[in-house]
Amino acid sequence: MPRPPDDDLRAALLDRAVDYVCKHGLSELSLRPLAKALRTSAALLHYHFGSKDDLIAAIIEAGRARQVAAMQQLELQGDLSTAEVGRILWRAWSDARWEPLIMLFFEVYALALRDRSRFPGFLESAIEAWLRPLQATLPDPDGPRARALATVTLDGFRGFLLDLCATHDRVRIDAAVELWLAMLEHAETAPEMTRRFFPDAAS
Amino acid sequence: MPRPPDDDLRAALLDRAVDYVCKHGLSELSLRPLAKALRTSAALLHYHFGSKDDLIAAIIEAGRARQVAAMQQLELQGDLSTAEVGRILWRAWSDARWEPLIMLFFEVYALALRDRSRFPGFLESAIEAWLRPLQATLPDPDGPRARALATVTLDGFRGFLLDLCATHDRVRIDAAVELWLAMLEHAETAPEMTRRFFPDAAS
DNA sequence: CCATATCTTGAACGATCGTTCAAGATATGG
DNA sequence: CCATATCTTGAACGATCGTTCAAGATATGG
Repeated sequence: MPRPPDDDLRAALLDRAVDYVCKHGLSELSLRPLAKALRTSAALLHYHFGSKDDLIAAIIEAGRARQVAAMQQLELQGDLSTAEVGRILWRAWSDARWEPLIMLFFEVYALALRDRSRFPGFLESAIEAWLRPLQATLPDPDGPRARALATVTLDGFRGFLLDLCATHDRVRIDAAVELWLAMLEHAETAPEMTRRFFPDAAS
Repeated sequence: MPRPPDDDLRAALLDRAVDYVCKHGLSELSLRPLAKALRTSAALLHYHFGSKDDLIAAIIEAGRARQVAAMQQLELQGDLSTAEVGRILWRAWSDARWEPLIMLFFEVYALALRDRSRFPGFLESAIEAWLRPLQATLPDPDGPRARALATVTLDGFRGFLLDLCATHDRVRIDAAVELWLAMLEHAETAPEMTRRFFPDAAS
């Protein structure tokens, strides 16, 4: 006989909260301005999400889910070289519409470096969850050579994104990415270079 | 006849404030706990530094000065390849004692992405002030090829540092850096690869 | 020693913070 | 329509924030 629960209310609220935090940042987030932007009250946020920390955890998880969803849109199957994977990733994530989410990622990353317990598992996942799929596209995915190539790909990628967010100098950074991809391409097709460092790695 | 000003008081206070912020972070900085750690009062911080924003600006500038001082200790003169420069930089900055300052850098970087006016010129300087010296070590320093190589060096470098701060997986990242340096080495000694992208660049 | 500018303190200011709570609005099964 | 669980609100809580201010401690030139 009671009013039935409406789960869409919380989901819709969370979705708009993610947009707000992508736009305004996390470190200076305050519940009252957030609630006002969402045309609701701070008390309602507590009702639906619990404490502020719980809300932040939900927002970050939702942001991560958006990233995963966007990744699944990409077609990364088949025999792709590291350079080809890198090019696809760069084309996708350097798009301006992802910039707010990328900024949120870096902001949480920096905050998590200070206090890991505030964002349990975030840093570990931020590295390992990307490293593993990158390794999977390489020959001998569990070898040290694949792990090193994946690390170069991921970390270079992150560095370029940091640069792009700060300068928006797309011409310079695109040129650097292309050069970097050519370097990756050569490292893969000239295994004697990588074998210099990983004599044990199967080719 | 009055008591003479003692500039060392402010300088000593600032130096310890930088240590405190390196350790505890900037985004949750509060004047009272900071003052307590410095065995003084919040009012004294206002007396010496003005507003909290002015204090933060002074702390960040002092942190930047530490980086510059550390860079000047490095011997980066002479004919060094990009890979050699990269190796020297990595050996120096991946040292654990710089980690707090590196974390502060990334924290300010992320905060500045949200609100550039809070840290005027920080992002521009964070890129350009490093890009220019890197270009200077290359042939045809003002050409697009040098700029692309410098960008690959700087951005890769930042990505590796982000990774290292999060995982402390020195074995994996050191291996990746070595592979990456070999790639840079090859890109420099095989200019036909870079010339593919920069046909106008003088060699 | 004394005048005086510098340094330092503790208390207090209003503002904003996350959170709680009582009260009411809302919507549906019976 | 009615009972009732869900949803929402506005006010209020104590805590903490940056900042101000009056008062006193400190140290040196004269």
